[in-house]
This record gives sequence, structure tokens and C-alpha cells, in this order.
Amino acid sequence: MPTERRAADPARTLALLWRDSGAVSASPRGPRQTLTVDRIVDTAIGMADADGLDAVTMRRVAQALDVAPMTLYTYVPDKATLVELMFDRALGAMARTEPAGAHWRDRLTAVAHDNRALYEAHPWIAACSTSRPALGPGVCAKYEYELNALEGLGLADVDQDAALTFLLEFVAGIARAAADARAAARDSAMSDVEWWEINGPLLEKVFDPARYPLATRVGAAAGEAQQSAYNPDHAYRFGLARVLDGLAAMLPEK
Amino acid sequence: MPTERRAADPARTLALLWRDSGAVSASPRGPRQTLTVDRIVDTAIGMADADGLDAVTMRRVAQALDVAPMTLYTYVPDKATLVELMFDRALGAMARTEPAGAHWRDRLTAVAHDNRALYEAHPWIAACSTSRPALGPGVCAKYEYELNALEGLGLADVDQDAALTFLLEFVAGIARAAADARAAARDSAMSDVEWWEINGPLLEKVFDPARYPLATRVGAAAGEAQQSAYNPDHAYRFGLARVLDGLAAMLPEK
DNA sequence: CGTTCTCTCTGTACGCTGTACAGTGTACGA
DNA sequence: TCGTACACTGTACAGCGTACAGAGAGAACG
Repeated sequence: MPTERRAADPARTLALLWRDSGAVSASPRGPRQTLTVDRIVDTAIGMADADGLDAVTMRRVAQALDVAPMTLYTYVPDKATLVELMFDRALGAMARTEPAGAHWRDRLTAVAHDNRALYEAHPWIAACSTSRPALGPGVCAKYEYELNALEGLGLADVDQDAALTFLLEFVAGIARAAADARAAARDSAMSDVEWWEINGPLLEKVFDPARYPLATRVGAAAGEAQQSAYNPDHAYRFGLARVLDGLAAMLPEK
Repeated sequence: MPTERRAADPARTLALLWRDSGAVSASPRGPRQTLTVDRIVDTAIGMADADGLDAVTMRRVAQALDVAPMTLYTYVPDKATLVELMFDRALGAMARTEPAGAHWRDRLTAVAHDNRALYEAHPWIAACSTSRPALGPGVCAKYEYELNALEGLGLADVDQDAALTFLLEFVAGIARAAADARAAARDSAMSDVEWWEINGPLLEKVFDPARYPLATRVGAAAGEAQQSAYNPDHAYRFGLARVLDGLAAMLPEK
């Protein structure tokens, strides 16, 4: 379930996202602020990259900035808004390697790789909600850039959006699984292989292979081939080819 | 990021999953237990269905069962294990409508629909981690059933697993987005349309259409067509067709 | 150059979470 | 009947987001 609750005031959130400094702080009276929203966001992103989104707490971010916890609330209305700012900033800073003018397949492959790299660098993004996304400059720039890969293919606007969503959701799914796997390994202080060495023999006592013949056969083959129940790299290579083939079947031009 | 932490003792967890009653409570000495693990799990599932996984707290489950919070820990070692039990139970109880003997496309479509119905009934499942899944009877039965839809197509075992994973991950992605959207609507007490009525005019003040021409054009078209930034039903229909086409391109037989 | 006002920063506190631990009472086996 | 093992529970702790009120600093104004 989404950890992230919705921020309260849309106007303030948008002002923060677009760094609309005028709207953020009105009167010049009183002391100047010692921090910046950007510093707070960057600190939080660094923490999330290193230890996961759960490790980003207001207290910990404040401590890293040598400031009392409540001070952060002078800059940001909530934690939910802070996460939205982190999200938009990370998306705005991602690599964009789409080769202009190339074949659509290569352009979409580049978009997929860019997104995979994004999730690799910031695994916590996979856990951010994308419905009603933070409509900041990063999100908009990413959308613009990625739509370009599907331009000139004769798609209706609605299908262009749907095709992109389809591709991105695929990469996001892989990223989520990979992030889960990483988190599981860290929380349990156990690799997938070690986990199987413990659970495999225990499972044999309750699991009846005759009842689940396919699961036994295919599960064993897949588990052995990828040395775990799930291998993100393999799933990505396999899935991306299917995604592109599936889109190819829909495109007007051959 | 996965809310769910890993359970401590694998042996106990497996015994609970498979209802290996002997291994759960050893000695017949002392008072009998007044509850059952099943009752606890069912109560928790009901809560998660109604109010989301976040609303399932040990205190609330205990209260619903007229018992002190700590009593639950006599039945279940931690909350993570309880969630694993919920997960396995829901998967074990899901519908299985796959038409035996039909064309693979129809069989896979049925599998996808079954999963979509599962997520519709239990949106919280979309938030459960699937790496190192709870290897209980429900998970195994589901895997067995779904692998059957890909049997006899001339696929290598590894590809059979990968193809199934690809399909399921697609449905899971849709479900996650839908669950996010529902949670956003509930938390903000605002529909997507209302949200846009508030945020749209605000966005216009900071958003420069000239900088993001594609995003403006396609976003407007998509938003108007589906009355929101994201429509799960449309994405599902669109995506499922692409997934099946993509798999078709890989199958040995035509 | 005071004075005043406003905004920044922070200490305390509240309700919430999961759960460790110790104590109590019960019901079975001997 | 007794002893014991176990189910159940009250209290407590650390951690979370954050509401609220007070302290203090510094810029603008007279």
C-alpha cells in the first residue's frame, strides 16, 4: 500500500515543485532561512539511495543537516511533499540517451534503459505512487522526452500515451521486484542462495511434488538457471523483447 | 519500499503456512487456545480489503477479535508473518477460470482476468512483496495452475516461467496503479476530476506549454479521453493485447 | 538608532506503531 | 491433588509524523 500520503495544500506543493520562490516566502521581514529546500531534498535522496525510503525519517534528515526535526517543517509542509520533491528532482536529473532519428525500436529501448538506470540509482522510486504524480518540472520533462520516442509513428494521441505507459510500467515492475529482492536480502542479512539453503530442506517436508508437478519441474529449472526464485536482469531482457514485439504488432507502419 | 519485513524463523513460518498443526503447538499441557490462526488471518484480510493494508494493525485486529493485542503473538510470531499468511490464503482462494484445452491465448487471457479479479477483491496484495514469496499452499497451487496455461507450447522450462512472470507482472503493475489511485482518492477525499479542477488552474501558472509541446498535446488528449491522468481499465485492455502479441511472437508454433 | 514586528527555529508532547518482557491464572498429566 | 506448562495480558519502550507554543534574531520603520 502506498506509504506516501497526499500533501495537503496543492498550491504550496506546486510552488515548491517549480521553485516558485515568490510564492513560497512572502514577507522579507524576520531572519533569513539557513537551509534551502534543495539541500533538504538532496540529503533525503542520498539517504533513500543508501538505506531505502523507510530509512528517510524527518528526524534523521534533520540530524544530517544539524538542525532540529521541526525545523524541516519550515521548508516543507509534510513528509509526503518531501517525497514528491525527491521524486520530481530524481526524474529531472535522470540520463536521456534516446538517439534522435533512429528506428523506433532503438529509441524505445533507450527509454527503457534510461528508466532502468534511474531505478538502479534510486531504487526507492519504485515505491513512489505514480497516480496523481507530482506535476513538477522533472516529471514533465521526462514525459516530454519519452513521448518523443513514440512520435511520428502514426499513433493516435491516446495510444501514444498508452504505449508509453505500458513500457514504463513494465520497467517499473522489474524495478519493484529488484528493490524488493534487495530489501529482503538486507533485512534478512541473507542472500537468495542462503535463503534457499535454509528453506529448501524445510519445504521438502511439507511440499508434495506429486500435487504440484508443473511447479516442481518449472520452478526447479528456473531456480537453478537464475540462482534464485527471481532474476531481475533476465526478466528485463526477456520482457523488453516481448514489450517491443507487442508494440510492433500495433504500429500502423511496418 | 516494501512495508513488509521478513519473518524471523523460517521453520515456524512454513509450519503455519501449511497448517502443520503438530509443529505449531507441541505439548497438550495447559489451557487450550481460544482462537485459531485462520480466524485471525480472515479478520485481517477483511480489514485490509475494506481499509487497506495500512489499516491492519495488531491492535485493531485484536480488538476485532475481542482479545488483547499481545494475544495475537501467541498465534503468529510477527506482523510480517501474518501478512504472509494473508497473502497465501488469498491466493489459495482465488478463482480459477482457465478453460482447459482452449487456445493458449484464451487460456492466458483467463489467467490474466483471474489475477485482475484477485487484485480487485484484495487491492492490498499489490503492495505485498513477491520476491522470496511465502511458499505456502496457496502460492504453490496458483503457480501450478498458471503454468498449465503455458504447457504444451514447446517452451523451455525457463521461458515458460519467464513468460508467466511477464504476464503476471503486467497485471500486478495495473493493480498497483489502480490501488494507488484508489488510496489517493480516499486519503484526499477527492476524485480525480476534482483534483484536476483544483490543480489544473494552478499548474497553468507555472507550466509553460511551449517548453513541453508533446506533453501538453498528448497529456491533454489522454486526460480528456479517460477523465483522469490514468485509467486502469483502459491500460489493462491495451496492455493485455500487447502482452499476448509479444508472447505470440516468441512461441515456436504459429 | 531604538523600536517593533515577523519569521525562523526548537522543546515538548500526543497519538500511533510493533513488540519485548514479566506476571497471572487455568487446565491438563501424573 | 499437585505440579507444571502454557494461554493470555498489562505495562513499557523506542520510534514514527507532526501540532503547538514559546524563544530569539534580524530586517524594516519611525
